[in-house]
Amino acid sequence: MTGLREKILTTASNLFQTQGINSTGVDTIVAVAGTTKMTLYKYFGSKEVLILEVLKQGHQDFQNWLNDKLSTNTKQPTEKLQKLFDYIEEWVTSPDFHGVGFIKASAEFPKEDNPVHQLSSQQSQQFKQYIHHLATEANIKDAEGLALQLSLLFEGAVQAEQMKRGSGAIKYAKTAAKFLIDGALKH
Amino acid sequence: MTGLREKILTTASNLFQTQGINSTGVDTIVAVAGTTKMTLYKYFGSKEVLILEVLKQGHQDFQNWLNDKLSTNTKQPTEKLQKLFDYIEEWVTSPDFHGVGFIKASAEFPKEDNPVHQLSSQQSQQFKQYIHHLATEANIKDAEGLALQLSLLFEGAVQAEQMKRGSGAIKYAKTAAKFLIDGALKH
DNA sequence: ATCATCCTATACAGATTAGTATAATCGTAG
DNA sequence: CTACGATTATACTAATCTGTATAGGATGAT
Repeated sequence: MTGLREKILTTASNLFQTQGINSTGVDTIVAVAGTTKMTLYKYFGSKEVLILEVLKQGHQDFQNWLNDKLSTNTKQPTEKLQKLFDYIEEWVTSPDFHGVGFIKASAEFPKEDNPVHQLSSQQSQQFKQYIHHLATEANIKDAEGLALQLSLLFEGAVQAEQMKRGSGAIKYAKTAAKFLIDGALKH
Repeated sequence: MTGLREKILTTASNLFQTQGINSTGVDTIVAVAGTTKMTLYKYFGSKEVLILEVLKQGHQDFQNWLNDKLSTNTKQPTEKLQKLFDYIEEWVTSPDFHGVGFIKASAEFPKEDNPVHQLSSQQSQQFKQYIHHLATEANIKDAEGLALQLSLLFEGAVQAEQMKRGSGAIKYAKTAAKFLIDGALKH
């Protein structure tokens, strides 16, 4: 028993990433996961609930992984900030990287009153605040500005990497990030 | 007579931007445009053709507008590069800004063999090469690297601006871009 | 063995979608 | 006036999708 609920979650996550969310039917998910619709709707009351759960899981996985890396491998606040994009690169280029959910989700659900859009927007802001937190601890003057700039680079790079895998976008985003961070540290 | 074909094109462009491409039915488009499906299918053989045509139109409009601004208001190559994001900000914050098509399209059509994905990927690369061209004329050493970084900032900022209108993402992308450009000019 | 629980298998309802067929209507040129 | 091209109006097909209903297995505990 590997847990049917989790199996459905990871299968849906992979399919959403590779085929798109709206283009992935429930029938396809259960077929690939090796189960039936009845069990899917038992664990997740609707497709929308499943989408939200996939987003939550993916975001939590990333946040946990990143936070773990930063808290165990670095000590000083400025070092955390400087190594942030090293770990992001490690995450994005890892073979089991399955994309950043909230970027794709916000594009597929653009209406602001949509729950999926709201969650992805919230997750995007949460990640930005995480960088903001790192920047303030590193005594950056305009911490909010730097956080926004770095999150722009992050989202742009992930977008580019999704559009063409192995494009090396992350590498250049990393050098740009270091440059921006070093510049902000001097003030 | 305002031209039915154009009316359908702009209507579809707006709806795709605000509601998403896959979530916008052909019936909705013709209802808003004030025509019928028969005329739509007369001008555009299929919904996919319409999507492609909307993408082409939007990309061409942007490229023409930007190129015009740069060629009339600036003369020196380095000045063009430095004012690039000023004009991008002007474009993005203009009231009739209807998004950057290829960013949303590539998210909604992730399969690489899909014609819509291929066109949007091609347009993204075309924009990057345009910046590359500006950078080489300004005698930037690593012109390709800078072009990639600036396009990352551009796509990230547009993405953020789409996610939350008036977020000011463009403003911070602009300062980051100027910083990166100035840094690259010193070598 | 029996019973309950979890899962499967399959069929179906109801809604939505892209695309087509057909007939009616309008404006305009000759 | 007539004839023609363009557009409308409407109904339809065929496919697809979410969600449900119903019946049948499998397994494990008591």
